[in-house]
Amino acid sequence: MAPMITPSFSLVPPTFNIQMNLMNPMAMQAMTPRTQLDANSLTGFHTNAPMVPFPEAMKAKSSFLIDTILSAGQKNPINQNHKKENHIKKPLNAFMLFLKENRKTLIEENGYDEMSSGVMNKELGRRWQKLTDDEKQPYFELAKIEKERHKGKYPEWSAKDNLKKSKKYNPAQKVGKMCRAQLGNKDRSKWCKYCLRKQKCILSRILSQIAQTHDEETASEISHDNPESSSSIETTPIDSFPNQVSITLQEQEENLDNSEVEEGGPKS
DNA sequence: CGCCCTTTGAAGAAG
DNA sequence: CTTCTTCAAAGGGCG
Repeated sequence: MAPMITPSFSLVPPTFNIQMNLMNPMAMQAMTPRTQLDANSLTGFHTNAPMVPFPEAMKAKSSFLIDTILSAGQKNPINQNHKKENHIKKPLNAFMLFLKENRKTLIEENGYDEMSSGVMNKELGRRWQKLTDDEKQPYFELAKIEKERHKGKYPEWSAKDNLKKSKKYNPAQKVGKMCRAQLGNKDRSKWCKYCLRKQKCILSRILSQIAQTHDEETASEISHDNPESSSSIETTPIDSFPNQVSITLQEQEENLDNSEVEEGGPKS
């Protein structure tokens, strides 16, 4: 059953109606200002906008288009007076443009007008995933153009400017404290031997081992139909796990060391 | 008032 | 190169 584009929600946004392929001149209709398109799309009547070759025309019109899309929402992309002064926001990516463009459409649908943004974004995320690459293409093109505009307007700006200074980036904070990630080069002497060898950290190995054990247990659960065996592993929060591991790090390392020796030889 | 939630993608950090 | 985090939008909810 091929999923058809239903009247209830057009996968093709008002701004990009008709043809999604930007290399197609028909797509130039997509560059028609949204106010006109909205009215047209609601009545099923499409714009009579003249066809102009792409991408030159698109670039020419893109500025207006982006402005229209961006102004569709309440917030101004370039800081206005909310939050810090001089805060230059990131340019919108393709999905964000899609969100902005389709949120209104979704609100107009019954059932979505009372939903929270979180729920709406979930739905729009699902619909985004259903789009084909060709259908997403206009949004990527727009995002690219907006990025260029942004760069032209704020040549000195970098995404890192918007990173919170208070929050320090720590790649291990969610996964758990890996030796190298946690201790850094200063405490190299405290690294596990795997980190010293620039190999996968001991913690990763333990996690993999447990995941494997879990898979085996799950398999045996199915065969034995024993609900109680489900377990400590499944109910153990992944975030708290690294702490438990770290306590027995030495012990685990030794165990793994032994098993590694076994692995080294021809495994049965 | 400001953060959270919820989505995807871009960019940057760190190993 | 890989993996991970943060931030873009929106607006109701909550402390």
